[in-house]
Amino acid sequence: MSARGSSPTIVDVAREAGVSIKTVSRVLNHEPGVHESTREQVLKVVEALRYRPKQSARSLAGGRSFLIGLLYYDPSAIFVGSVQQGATLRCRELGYHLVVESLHNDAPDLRQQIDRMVLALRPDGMILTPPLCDNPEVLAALRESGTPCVLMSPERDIRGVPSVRMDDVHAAEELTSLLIKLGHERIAFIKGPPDQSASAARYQGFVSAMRAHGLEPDLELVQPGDFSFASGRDAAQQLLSGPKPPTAVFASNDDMALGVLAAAHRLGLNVPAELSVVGFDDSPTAALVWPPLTTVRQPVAEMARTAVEMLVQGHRAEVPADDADLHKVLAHELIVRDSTRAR
Amino acid sequence: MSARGSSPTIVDVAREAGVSIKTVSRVLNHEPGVHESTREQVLKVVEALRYRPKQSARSLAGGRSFLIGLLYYDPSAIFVGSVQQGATLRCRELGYHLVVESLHNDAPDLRQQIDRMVLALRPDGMILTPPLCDNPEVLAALRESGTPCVLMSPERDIRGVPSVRMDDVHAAEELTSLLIKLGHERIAFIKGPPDQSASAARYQGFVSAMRAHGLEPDLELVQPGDFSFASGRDAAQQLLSGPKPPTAVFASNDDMALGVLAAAHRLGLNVPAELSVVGFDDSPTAALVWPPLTTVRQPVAEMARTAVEMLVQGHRAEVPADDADLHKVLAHELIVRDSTRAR
DNA sequence: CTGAAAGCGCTTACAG
DNA sequence: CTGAAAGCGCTTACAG
Repeated sequence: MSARGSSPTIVDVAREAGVSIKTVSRVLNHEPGVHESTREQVLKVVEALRYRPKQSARSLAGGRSFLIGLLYYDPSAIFVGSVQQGATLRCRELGYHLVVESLHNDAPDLRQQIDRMVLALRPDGMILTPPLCDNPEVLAALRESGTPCVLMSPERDIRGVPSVRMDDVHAAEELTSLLIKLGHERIAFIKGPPDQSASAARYQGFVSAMRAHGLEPDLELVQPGDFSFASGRDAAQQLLSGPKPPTAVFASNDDMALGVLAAAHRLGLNVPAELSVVGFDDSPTAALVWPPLTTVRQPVAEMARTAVEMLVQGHRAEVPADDADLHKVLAHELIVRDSTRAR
Repeated sequence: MSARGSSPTIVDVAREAGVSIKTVSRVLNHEPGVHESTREQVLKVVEALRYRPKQSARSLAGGRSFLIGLLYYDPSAIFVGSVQQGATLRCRELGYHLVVESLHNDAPDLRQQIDRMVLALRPDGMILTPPLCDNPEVLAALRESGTPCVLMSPERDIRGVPSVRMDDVHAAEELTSLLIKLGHERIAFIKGPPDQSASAARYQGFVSAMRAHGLEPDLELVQPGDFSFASGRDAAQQLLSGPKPPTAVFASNDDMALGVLAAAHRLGLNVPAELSVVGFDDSPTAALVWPPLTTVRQPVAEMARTAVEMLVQGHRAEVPADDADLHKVLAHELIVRDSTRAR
């Protein structure tokens, strides 16, 4: 009876419950205007038969696929785990499913790959993570196909295109204030790559917190970086072997902070006794190194949940949301571990 | 024309090409018995109209969903990135799509969650990663629904159920041989948790390589662990503060190896000058710590590709494959970095 | 080598 | 509050 291909259909349920298939459909889709006793009777049969409507049939007839797409390009795979955790959970609660596609941001046939997915599957919405959410080609392909999108942490918001993000400026301010409260004044900063807006935002937060505490950032202690381990290590090497080394280093992301740790180690500097280090992102590695990194956790899973909700609700919305509701900012979390200490 | 809902159907293609929809269907599905010129004509129109058959219609009519499911429970998210990279790529090449679901291995409603996915989506196959691929409840639910599965790195192979894995014993032998060739003889080993078969396999490889080189493992240098950072750190603390400390430590996975690094650091031991350390897995972190870890890379993406292939080909197979073909073993890769040195 | 018909399992509009 | 009919866009048998 549970063999492949012989599962019950809506007709079976209708017959068993003594109603029409339309009424079964109404109950399953939570449509109003069904007598309570009828609803209960139908639900009972649905349960007994373990009936589940088939996505392909619903999709073909109703024009909704109950599929949410997730497009990503994440070689380091730091982001994608949490994104999916949040997205699949929320999808499940809402009766949707998540289809993922790993793309190369600079693939020559990117357009066709997206078309293939969109035209074949007709997902009801698409979640885009960096750097794909900032790729004009990707955005154009999706817009032309009429697929609703939500951008996760895009470089900058686009008018009319929903997005969800955290507040990098504010988080950087908090991290900086933490160091200042620990007594640090000579705080070095290692920047991210200039083509990513998070880099500027984090730097801005650093500067503003310094000034709020009456400190002027020493430009000699501000080094460029590119979010890689190596760039963090090299910047720290430079910083720490200078004449007036900093007592704390703010690296714009965890990978660079790990580089700082490596450089300090090589120079025989004890962290956190002689040098405090903070990162940004709360990467899986951040908790595993010695000492564990003080950092900021992006609410990645929550952002993904929110993205799913926006997509599903957007479908139902009569009136398009105004631009303020379109761009959501979620709360981050300061993670204080052992790489920071009072001086 | 590319607005939502107005995309071309098979009828449009047939009309434009001057053939029946059945012929269009034949061309699209690579069925034999179509005149070459007819085929070309149809393909030309398909291209011109940017036509893509709708998954929901194909699925409803044909009984195949062109969907492959991926069930995983991976809190550390180390595995899932590579799995998806490999799986989505191969799916794309074969005209399939990947639907993922993040499950809790011990969720009370695990059965219902799986049923929901299977009955709604009817995936043509399912990929299971550890620890779900070893969960009897999961396996039973899938078997009853008649969904073909491939297990990735299961504890042990199950007769008749396809699987794909690497050779842990052999990899551990290679790692051990590497240390021995570097001149190490007092090699410590930190085991994994006894309930995971990889633990036993890696230990077995260690012992067999030692003996192959005429060395008998010193049981005082064999410590229990549970694959966590903390257990590796504690085991190393024990090992390294003993009267006759080892000159090398083989940790059964990278997380524990990172723990060893932390312990060594704390004790003021220089790695690799005074102590060589090897891990297992080539986790993202392994390359980012100082010194970068010598380890073994599991061919995760390749295993995922293979799993997709087995699922898709299984569908086509006339005769069920014999048990040898059902259980594939893929080649691993030794990654030699800076945490190992000749003594 | 090609096509006309039936049907997959639902939802949509339309009635009552 | 409930139902009979049509149709979504394909593939499967079945013919010729």
